[in-house]
Amino acid sequence: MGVQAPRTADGRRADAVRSRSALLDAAATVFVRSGVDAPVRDIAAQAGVGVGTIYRHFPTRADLVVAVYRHQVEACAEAGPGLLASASSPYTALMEWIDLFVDFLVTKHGLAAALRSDDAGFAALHAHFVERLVPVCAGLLDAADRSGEVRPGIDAYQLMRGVGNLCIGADSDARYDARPMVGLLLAGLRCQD
Amino acid sequence: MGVQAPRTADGRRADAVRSRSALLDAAATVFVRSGVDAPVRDIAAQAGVGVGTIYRHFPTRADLVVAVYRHQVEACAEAGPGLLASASSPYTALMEWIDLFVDFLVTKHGLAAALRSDDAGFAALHAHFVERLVPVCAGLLDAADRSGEVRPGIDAYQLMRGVGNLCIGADSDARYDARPMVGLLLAGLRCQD
DNA sequence: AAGCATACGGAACAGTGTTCCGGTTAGCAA
DNA sequence: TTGCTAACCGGAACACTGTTCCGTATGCTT
Repeated sequence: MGVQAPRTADGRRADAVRSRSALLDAAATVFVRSGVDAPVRDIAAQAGVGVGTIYRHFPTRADLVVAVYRHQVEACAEAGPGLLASASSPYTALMEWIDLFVDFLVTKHGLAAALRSDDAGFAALHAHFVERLVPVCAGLLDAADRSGEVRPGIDAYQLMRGVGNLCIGADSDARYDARPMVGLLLAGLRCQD
Repeated sequence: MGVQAPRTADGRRADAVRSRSALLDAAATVFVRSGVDAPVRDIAAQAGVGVGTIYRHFPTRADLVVAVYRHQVEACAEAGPGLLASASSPYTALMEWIDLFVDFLVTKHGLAAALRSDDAGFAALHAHFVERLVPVCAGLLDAADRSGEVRPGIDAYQLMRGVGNLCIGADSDARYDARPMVGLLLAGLRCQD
C-alpha cells in the first residue's frame, strides 16, 4: 500500500547524504581559505555540486556555518562545567573558558564578524551561539559572582557579545591582537571599585 | 594666453561645488536612515545626481564617509588636550575622551562595523580615524601611564581598536549596550594586578 | 559670442546572493 | 530485472549592488 517510501537508514536518499557531506567538507576547506563570507559558488564548485544543492541542504548561510562548526561549539559548551570543577576558583574557570571561546573565534576567518552581523542571513548563526554558549557563560559568571570574585550586575549575554566583538578582525589586522583586550575586559570584571 | 583656466574661487566649477555639497547632505541623510553601507544609488538619488558624480567626487566610499564625519572626528580629536587639562586626573581625562569617542560611534549606524571592516573600500576610513585619533589617545594614555594610574604596556592603537570593536552592533541589538563593556575595559586598564 | 576644459548622467559591465524548473537518479515494487 | 515515482540535482535566470566609461551638457574665459 501507499506510495514510494525511498529511504536510507536516516530517511534520506543516499545521494543527498553524499551531497551534504561533500558540502560540509567543501565549506570547511573554503572557509579556511576565504573566510565564512566566501561566495556560494566557490563552495559549490569545491564540493562539485550546483548552487541549488547548497540552498536545498542549507537554506541560509548561517545553517551551513553552524553545521560546519557544530562540533567545536559543542566542545566549548561542554567544557564549561569541567573547568568550574577543576579550576582554582570560579573566576579562573571563567577566564579559562573564555580563552577557549577566543581561541575558537580568532582561528576562523571572519567568524566573529559574521556573528555580530545584523545581516538576516546570519541570524540563525547568532541564535545558535547564543543558545548554546550563553547559558554556559551564565553558569560560570554566576559562580564567580557568588564567590564574590567579580563585580555584580554583569549580564552573560553582554559579556559574550563584548568578547566576541573584541575578536573581530583579530585575524586580518597584524597590529591588533584580541587577547590583551579580552584580558583587560576580564580584569575589569574582577575589579570591584 | 594659454589654455582655458576655468576657475571659481577655489578652482572648481560652480556646478561641481554644488554637487559635492548636495552629496554630503544626501549622504548624511541616507547614512542616518540606512547606515554607512547604504547603496550608492540611494545616495545619488537623494542628492539628485548620477552615480558617476559620486565616484568623481569620492573615489571610494570611505572618502565620502570621512568627508561626512570630518567635523565630528576633528572635534573629538581636538577635545583631547582640553580634557587632560580640566579633568581631575589623566585617567579620568582618558575615560571622558573615550566616552566622547563611544558617543560618536554608537550614534552612527554601522560606522563602527565599517571601521573594522577589512573591505579595501573602507581602508581610507580606517586610516583617517587612526591618523587623527590614535595620537590623541596615545597622549592621554601616556599621561595616565606616567601618573601611574594604568597598567603599563598597553598600546593606544589596540585600545582604540578594542573600544571601537565593542561599539559594533550597539545600535542594532537591543540586548547589547556597548557602554558597560567599555567601562569594564577601562576598569581593567586601571587595575594593576 | 565662441570655444573648450570640466563636470554630469546613466547605460553597461561585473560579482554575488537567491530562486526556480527541467532533467536525472535512487529506491521500492512487481 | 524492469518500471515507476518521489527525491534530488545542476545551472540558468533573476535581482541587487559596486564600478567604469563615454557621449552630452555646462560654465568659465577670452
